Order: sequence, then structure tokens, then C-alpha cells
Amino acid sequence: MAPSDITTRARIRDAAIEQIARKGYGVSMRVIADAAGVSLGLINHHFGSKDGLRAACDDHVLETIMNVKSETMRGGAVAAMAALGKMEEYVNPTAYCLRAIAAGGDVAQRIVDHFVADAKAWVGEAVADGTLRPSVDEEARIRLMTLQGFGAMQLFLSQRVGSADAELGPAGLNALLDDYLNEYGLVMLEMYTFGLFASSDMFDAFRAAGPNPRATTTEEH
Amino acid sequence: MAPSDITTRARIRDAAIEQIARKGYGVSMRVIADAAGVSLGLINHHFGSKDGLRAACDDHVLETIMNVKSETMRGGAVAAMAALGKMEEYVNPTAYCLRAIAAGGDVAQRIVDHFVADAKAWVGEAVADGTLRPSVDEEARIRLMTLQGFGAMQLFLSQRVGSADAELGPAGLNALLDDYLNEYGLVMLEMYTFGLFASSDMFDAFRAAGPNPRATTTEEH
DNA sequence: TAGTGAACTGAACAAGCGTTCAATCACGGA
DNA sequence: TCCGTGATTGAACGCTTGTTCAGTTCACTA
Repeated sequence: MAPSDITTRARIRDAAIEQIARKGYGVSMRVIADAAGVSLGLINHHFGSKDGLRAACDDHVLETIMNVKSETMRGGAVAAMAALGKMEEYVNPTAYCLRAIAAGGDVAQRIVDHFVADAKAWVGEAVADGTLRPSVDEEARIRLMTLQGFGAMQLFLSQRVGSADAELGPAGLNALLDDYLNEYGLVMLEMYTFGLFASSDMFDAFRAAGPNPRATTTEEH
Repeated sequence: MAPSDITTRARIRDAAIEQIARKGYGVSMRVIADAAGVSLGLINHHFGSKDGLRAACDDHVLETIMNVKSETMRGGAVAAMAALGKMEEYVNPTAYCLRAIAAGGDVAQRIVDHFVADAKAWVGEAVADGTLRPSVDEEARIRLMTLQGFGAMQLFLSQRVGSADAELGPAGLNALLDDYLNEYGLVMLEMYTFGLFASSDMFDAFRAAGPNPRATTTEEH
């Protein structure tokens, strides 16, 4: 796509998304202006303020991610991010999402919620056809696994990349996702297949003593 | 302990640890100086620079955490943080650790490494006495569970607390840990007890196709 | 008692940040 | 052709940041 095929406003927004994906939300507007090839004042002319620019970036990335075919999402947060990070058109949105999740707040919440909502559908199917075991609290299980999936990846990233503001380019992101799956893919599957405890004593005790779960099924294990 | 029982240097360091625990590493030196009741210049007199102060805080918190009895650590990252956060003397170091983990880099690495090293011992025992199942790669399994434990808690925190720099006091930390266990404790145990997949097809396929794990045992499931 | 050095302060500094704004440029309609 | 409106620039502003430093206080020692 030639540079002139796209609005200046969109070009600024895309440059901002790429810079934030690479360096985090702390990146200065002057760096973004340079990357977009425009002056500092023009950004404020189009977006009003840094917050305005950030909001526009957030919205655009979220819209992009939400339009990804649900098929790609199957397998949960980790598999989805790994798949998206490999596609050139999605590498910036993917890295941007990781930055947004690290920063916390509203966007992180919305990203997690989107993945949870998406997972509910296919997990429901998988439970119905017997591929996955049912849960005492399906919503909580899905949400926990999403938090664990994103969270572990996040930590792996922030340790590998140095500080939280260190630069992370497309190549770095791909290497990172590869390494993550190579190192932990097998034990992740092992964990999800056999669990950790040899007996259900702990679970039974906690279930008997703890507060009532908002049970979605009464199925027995 | 009366204020005069402790050196000024230590008082500054402790104030810095508390402020960083509450507000994150981004907190300004002027805020720390106010909290410690000293002038801005004195901090630089004692610590040379902001980095120097941060290093001193990092070291002190790490030393504190590492001296916690291994008994408290049993149960992994989540259980340990929940237990430590409840003890008044450890509430600041605990919150500080969460901030450090969020910030990434060297300290995060050292904290995770410490928990992993500690877990190796008691997981080894638990596997030996039949409480926990053995793994195809014990080191990776422990590390993954530590990353997942910290990571999920981190995400839960950053979503609940708003932005990553939002204030988090001792009361907030405790409420947060309680809520986390209430919401996810049961499904966490369920997950660790029964796993997720109904069959071992996925695991077997991945194990057959994937690269050789750095297997520590050749036990069969 | 005089002197020495560490603890400590307050003011100033340079650099970076987001924001503002007057001035220019380009271009389509009257 | 002229005019007006939106795009665009560059310089400046105010604020906050970490850092520096000359000067003051004060306890201890020779």
C-alpha cells in the first residue's frame, strides 16, 4: 500500500501503534511524530492530545483483534497470540496487545474479556463433545486460564526483554513466542492433560470447606 | 521501633520501598523525600542517584523475601504471596515484589528464580511421596507454574487497580489477594487435580512430534 | 578550643515531557 | 481571481523530572 493511499491521520495512528508496540505506552509524542514523518503539532491537531491518540490506537487495535476469525482463537490465549504474532499483518496489534495488558486498565480488561467470551463458545463445544472435562465453574475456569496464559507469557517476555520499556521488534516477538512454546509447550500440555495432584484430596477438602462456587454444572468427577 | 533506632539511610530506603510498593517504580524522588521526611539532596548524598536508591531497595527486598522460612513457600507462588501479604511485616516487600515483577528486568528474574529454586525442593519431596505426579521435565513444569501463578495474579491486580501506576495500599493488597483466591481458588485446584483434557491424545501427539524434552525422568503416565 | 568531616538543606540547573498557537501552505468553490 | 478552510509547521510555554552544588549544621577528635 503506497503511503498516499492512506489518510495522514491513519498514518499517524499506525505509526503510533507500531512505536507503542515496540517501546510501550511510555514512548514520547516526538518519537511518534518522527516515525510518522510529521510534526509534533499535527498529531495534536488530529487527535487533540496524547490521550486522544492513545484512545484512537486502543480502539483500532481492539477492532482489528476482534475481527480475527474465531477459528484462530481456538486453543486459548497462548495459542492465539502465537498464531497472530506469526502473521505479518497482525504482528503490531499483537505486540500492542501485550503492551496494553502490561499497562493494565481498561484496554487490558477489554482484551481479556474478548478472549474469555470467545473461549466460552468453543470450550462449551469441546466439553459437549467430550474433548474437555466439564468444570464446577466454567466461567471462572476460562477466565483463570486466560489470565494464566497471558500472564505467564507477559512475564516470560518482560524477563527476556529486560526492562518493561525495552524495545521489542517483530523479529524479537517471533523469537520470543517460539522460545516460549519450545520451553513450555510440552509441560503445558502435560499439566492440562494429567493435572498436578495425584489424588483429589485437596480439591475435595477445599470444595467441602470453601464458599459455594457459582456452579454452572453439578457434574461429578 | 522508634524513628531514631534506625539510620537515616535505612529510613529513606524503607520509605522508598513503601512508596514504590504503593505507586510503582515511576514514583518521583520528591515524593520519596517527603515520605521519608528528608530533603531531596540527602537521598542523592546517600545513594548517589535514583538508580542507586532503586538498587538498594531491590537488594533489601530480595534479601527480606529470601530469608522467609521455606515452610511459608510451600504451595507455590500464589499461596506464598497470599501468605506473605497477610503478615504486616511483609506487606510492603510483597507489594514491592509485584511491582518489580510488573516492571520486569533483573529483579523480576531473580524473584522468579528464587521461587523456582525453592519449589524444586518441596516438589521433589511431594513427587517422591506420591502427592504430586512426576513430570517429563520437572524444571520446566515448576518454572511454568511459577510464571503462571505470578502472571495471573499480576494481571488480576493490574485490571482491578486500574492503571499500572495506580496506588495500592496494604488494605488494597489484602482485599485483592482474598478476592483472587475466592474467585479462582476452586477452579485452580480443579485444574491441578483433574487437568483440562479428557484424553491424552494431544499430549501424546505433541510429545511424539515435538523436539526432545530435556527429560529429567522417563516415567510413563 | 579549634578543626575536620559527615549529614543535611535549599536553590538552581538542564533535559524531557505534553501542550499551545501564530504563521504558513495547499487547494476547491464563488 | 480571490477567498476561506483545513492541513501543516516550528517555536515557544509551563511543568516535572533527576541531578548538582555551595552553604550550613553538628558531633567528634586532636
